[in-house]
Amino acid sequence: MATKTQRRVEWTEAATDYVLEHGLIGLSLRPLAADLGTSDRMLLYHFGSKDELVAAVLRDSNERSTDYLRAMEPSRDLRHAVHDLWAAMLVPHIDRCSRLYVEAAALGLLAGQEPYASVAREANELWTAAMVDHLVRSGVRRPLARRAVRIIDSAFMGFQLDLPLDVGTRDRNRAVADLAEAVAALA
Amino acid sequence: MATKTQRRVEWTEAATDYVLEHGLIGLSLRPLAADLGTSDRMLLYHFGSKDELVAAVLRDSNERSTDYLRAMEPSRDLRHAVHDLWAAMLVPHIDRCSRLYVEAAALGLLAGQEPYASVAREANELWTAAMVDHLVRSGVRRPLARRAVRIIDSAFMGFQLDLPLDVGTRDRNRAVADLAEAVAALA
DNA sequence: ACTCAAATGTAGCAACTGCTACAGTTCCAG
DNA sequence: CTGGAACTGTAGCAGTTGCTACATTTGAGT
Repeated sequence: MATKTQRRVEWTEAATDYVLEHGLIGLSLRPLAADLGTSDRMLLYHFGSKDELVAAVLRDSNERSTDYLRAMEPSRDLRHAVHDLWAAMLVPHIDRCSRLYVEAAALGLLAGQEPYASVAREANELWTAAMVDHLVRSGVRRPLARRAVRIIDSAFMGFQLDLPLDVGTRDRNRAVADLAEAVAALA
Repeated sequence: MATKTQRRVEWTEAATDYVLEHGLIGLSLRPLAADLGTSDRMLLYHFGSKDELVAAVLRDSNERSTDYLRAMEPSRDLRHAVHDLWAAMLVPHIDRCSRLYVEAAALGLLAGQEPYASVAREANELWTAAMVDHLVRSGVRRPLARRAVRIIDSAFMGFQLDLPLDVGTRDRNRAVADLAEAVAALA
């Protein structure tokens, strides 16, 4: 059931939209199927299992966010890149992708559940690679870019988790600016 | 059922141990009760609902980790504090507490489920306050400490999520050192 | 010894989960 | 026209979930 039929591709995209909106943790096949205008029976027929469906959704979501990064204009320098990358994390539709990654990481990496763990590993590599490439395109040398991304990406995860904590926007912007300054100091 | 009976206190501690080991996301009353040598019926009798039990567990876990921070010796300076705080995050028993926080944040802040959201807010305030105090005790001026903690705590969340990703220990130590250097540059 | 409330055990409900057996239906190749 | 594979609808299974009704035991205060 690993074949990529037409229907499977359509349903993967639609399911990704649904999961980005409703979250991964409480995901259930029947409500999802209803939203897609089909039945849980058909989802399982075309995807084989819930796990395969989830894996397809996570890959699709990750692809969307990395595609966005790769389409970005280069930034002026490392410091500006931090601001630009954080702005990307707040773009509607894209912000949901990184939130979904955090959910998958919590399920897979902390709780050790498959297929979340494997897909989260894969997603993390592609995502950080895309960030590194953006820094390189922005004139940062690759070894430094790699070190910077470790910190930037980690801090962004934390910012993402804190976002609904309604820390004021001013404080958050201050934190992003501090992060940019701090990372720039690595050079 | 908000009273703190003796049994409730004992079970809260034991339940915290259990949750720290088995995770929050798939938590179910019956296995937990079996582990405590009782029944789901009794847990609900003494706690009122699963949500109240979870809230008690999260508060207990958070108390353990902040207690640890408050008992730490002051660090030499901001740079050393970053290393010392990260070392605290890796201490057995304490590392589980921050992992549990990430799970609660994923459930509450991203998925918007109560009581996780409220308790995560509360936990985050107490935890960051404890970190700020440690920096102040280490000779950092409070306004700078607050700014630094925003970045340190966020980056730690990301490190924590990436831990099971088996990035080499060398790379992780490098990232912590970079973070320390970067944050020190804020001064 | 008696009372009454707190505590506990037993059994089960209603809802939900992923998944599957079975019975078709559709549709193209021969 | 026909055989067979791909597809779909119906119904249901076996398991789990939080929670509760009801009956019973326990134990301290009078």
